[in-house]
Amino acid sequence: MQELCLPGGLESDEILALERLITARRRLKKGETLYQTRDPFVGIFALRFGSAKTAILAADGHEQVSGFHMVGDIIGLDGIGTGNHTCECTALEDTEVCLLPFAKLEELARVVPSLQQHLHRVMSREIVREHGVMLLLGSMRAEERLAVFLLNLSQRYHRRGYSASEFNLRMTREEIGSFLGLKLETVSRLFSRFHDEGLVEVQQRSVRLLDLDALRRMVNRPV
Amino acid sequence: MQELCLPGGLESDEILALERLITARRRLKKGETLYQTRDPFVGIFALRFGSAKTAILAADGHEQVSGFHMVGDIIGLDGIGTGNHTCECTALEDTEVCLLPFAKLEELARVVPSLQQHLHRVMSREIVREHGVMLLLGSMRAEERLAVFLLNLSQRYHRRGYSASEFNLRMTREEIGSFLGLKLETVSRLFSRFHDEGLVEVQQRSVRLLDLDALRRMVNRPV
DNA sequence: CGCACGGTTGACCTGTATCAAGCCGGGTGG
DNA sequence: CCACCCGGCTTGATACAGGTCAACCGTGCG
Repeated sequence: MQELCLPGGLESDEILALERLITARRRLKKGETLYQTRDPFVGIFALRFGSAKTAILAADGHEQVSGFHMVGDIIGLDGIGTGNHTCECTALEDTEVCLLPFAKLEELARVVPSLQQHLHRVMSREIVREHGVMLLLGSMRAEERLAVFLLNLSQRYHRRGYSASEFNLRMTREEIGSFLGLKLETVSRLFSRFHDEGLVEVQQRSVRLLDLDALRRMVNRPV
Repeated sequence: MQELCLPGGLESDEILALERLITARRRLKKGETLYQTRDPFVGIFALRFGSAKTAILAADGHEQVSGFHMVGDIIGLDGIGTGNHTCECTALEDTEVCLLPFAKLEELARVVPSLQQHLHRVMSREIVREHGVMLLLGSMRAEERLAVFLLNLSQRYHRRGYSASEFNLRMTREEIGSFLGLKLETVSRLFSRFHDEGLVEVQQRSVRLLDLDALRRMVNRPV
């Protein structure tokens, strides 16, 4: 958590100051929303355990998943700009977050340069993450998208100390599809095809990646 | 410029302090790059005049345009997270930018809360902008994408005091296509179709939006 | 135990890509 | 100053990836 969450190169007393900021912890049951579009922005959230998705609401009412979040992730940066959230965040399972009131965080960041830097890095990394999604949505074929998705999950689980090749999906095929700009049927078919090709074993939500290199090659396909 | 660029609600002496930060102005000829992927990050840029595109380099070498930028826009936020730029920025015409060294900017932000806030808002807005692009790429059809693109340009020109309905494109069909996740032929066909439908007049790079409302309706299509 | 939701699979359709040919206009060199 | 050339654009014919519609299955929750 300390690695992934806001702190990073902070002195222990600085971490303490940061922890004192945490005014509220909030537990969410599966399906509950942490915030919705247009909710007033009060602060950013650090995900303590569980997982969540964020989704953008289109003008026509349908929603597009913009990200999946797991422990250590920072959520809610979208609200800073306007003072209102521009997307919604929903728990994918029982989840706990803690609230970091943003005004206080800014105050602390003014006195603790390393915290200031860390905050900026977190925001910048979110921008870069989204660049990656744009690349995925803008120029990859369906199979590449799913490969990227699986490799990304693998990496993130691995960094958190879990297996890089075996994990349980917390989201439905439809949510995966929404995130990847595909329909759930396409996602399902791709899972089946990857299975036939010996790349993965999939049993509903449980996934086992049998050939990470093949998945990687699929993504780096030379033109 | 003062409206759009970093300052905003700053006292005049604070703006002065900010201007003192500007260590370098840089002029770019059409086609020159401001920075490239993996270039070390030194600071963010404010675009003084002209226009630019940013593009992400895919593993296979091809590039995807991630944004078009015009006067007042802040460029280069992607480099903060890792200390290196993760995309490249290229001038679309003769362009001038000024460099705001990031370390100094952070320093100043620690003493000038309004500047700190402004910086955070700028970064957050970039995140929100990218959400919009994700929605576009992930769930809109080609005609909707082009409509969004035109409406967005219209709005941005308008805010800068130019006509909302008449402007010159600074980018090629191919660059538009890359940004919208379409091929240049599709973009070209759509322009022709919009023309036939009386929505726009297009003469190469010069665009006239004849029916903004129709374009808006196209985007808000009810399901 | 049963029902409802999530997932799979098949048949068919369509929007966009691909390939290909030709056009237009602006900049360059003779 | 004109002609040529080349990059950018348009348009047509055809291909195909992924969407749509529909039927069925399986499994885990109430």
